[in-house]
Amino acid sequence: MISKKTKYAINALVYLAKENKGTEPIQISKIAESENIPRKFLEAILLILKNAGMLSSRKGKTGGYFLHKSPDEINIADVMRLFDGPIALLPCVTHTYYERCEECKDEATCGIRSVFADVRNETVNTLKNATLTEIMLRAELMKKEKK
Amino acid sequence: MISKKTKYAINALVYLAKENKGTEPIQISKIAESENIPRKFLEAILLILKNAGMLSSRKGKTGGYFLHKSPDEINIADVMRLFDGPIALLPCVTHTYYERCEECKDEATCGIRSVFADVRNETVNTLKNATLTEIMLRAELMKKEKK
DNA sequence: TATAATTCCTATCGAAATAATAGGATTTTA
DNA sequence: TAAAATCCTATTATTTCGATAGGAATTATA
Repeated sequence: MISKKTKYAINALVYLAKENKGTEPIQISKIAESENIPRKFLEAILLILKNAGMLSSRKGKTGGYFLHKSPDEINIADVMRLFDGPIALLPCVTHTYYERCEECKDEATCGIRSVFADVRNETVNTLKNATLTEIMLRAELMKKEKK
Repeated sequence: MISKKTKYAINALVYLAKENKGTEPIQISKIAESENIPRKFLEAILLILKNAGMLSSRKGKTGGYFLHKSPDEINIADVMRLFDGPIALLPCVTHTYYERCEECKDEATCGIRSVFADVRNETVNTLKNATLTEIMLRAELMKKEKK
């Protein structure tokens, strides 16, 4: 399971991608209210997204947040890694957070590792393609189907 | 990341599938030593695998554990669910452990949910096919390649 | 029948992670 | 200068994880 931080972060990002037509920043409180996220918790989350270069902010009165990158450059894989660390299910199959399994005898011929490497590749692939644009597109399609 | 319980469980199962040629049970201590798993911790794990119907045991002197099912009927998906719960990354896309996301507005048209449903399907598919037989086969193939 | 060796079972513990809040410093507009 | 926003650090409560302790029950065998 992904953490609530990651889930809230994705929801906030999608919200900003949808609402932020002009360049006027949107306040934390507004996002929190609309997306049902605890105000103070969201504050911390947005700050992390900003420091990671996904969001920008304006301080002071009339301040708020807005996307720093284009919506098709922000994807779920990067957001997950930012808050939850590695996407892989075993430490020995992550690329950026690699760590050997202490109990393992021979990594190069481990059948278990081989399976989890496949899972990792599939998952990262799907999540890399899941940009904010893609997420909004999927939602649109489902709304049309519904009618 | 999967828990150490799941990782140890898979290792123990593969070990039993490989070593248990006759019907003589294998003792906890032997498995623990061979697979570098803390003895007492493994004890608890094997008990759970037994109660789930994957292992059988003989008590008392000359007692120990052995596979209850055939190695191609035991897969990683089931082991993971047993120890770590749902495989899905969002509560709203699991089949057996379904739970609504509190903060969600409309599940039926949620683009985020749609992405994580894809991930779930891919992962479950791969892990269901990852039986003990499959894992041993992969290891064999890699050993041959190495030469 | 006693003993040794094993699984079975419950309780407990410390450390880490998670979800969230508190409180104030800083910045900016008006 | 006041109001309203982000920025930043610390703290807390709860849950989960990894592991151990200690003994009860069971069984082969000397």
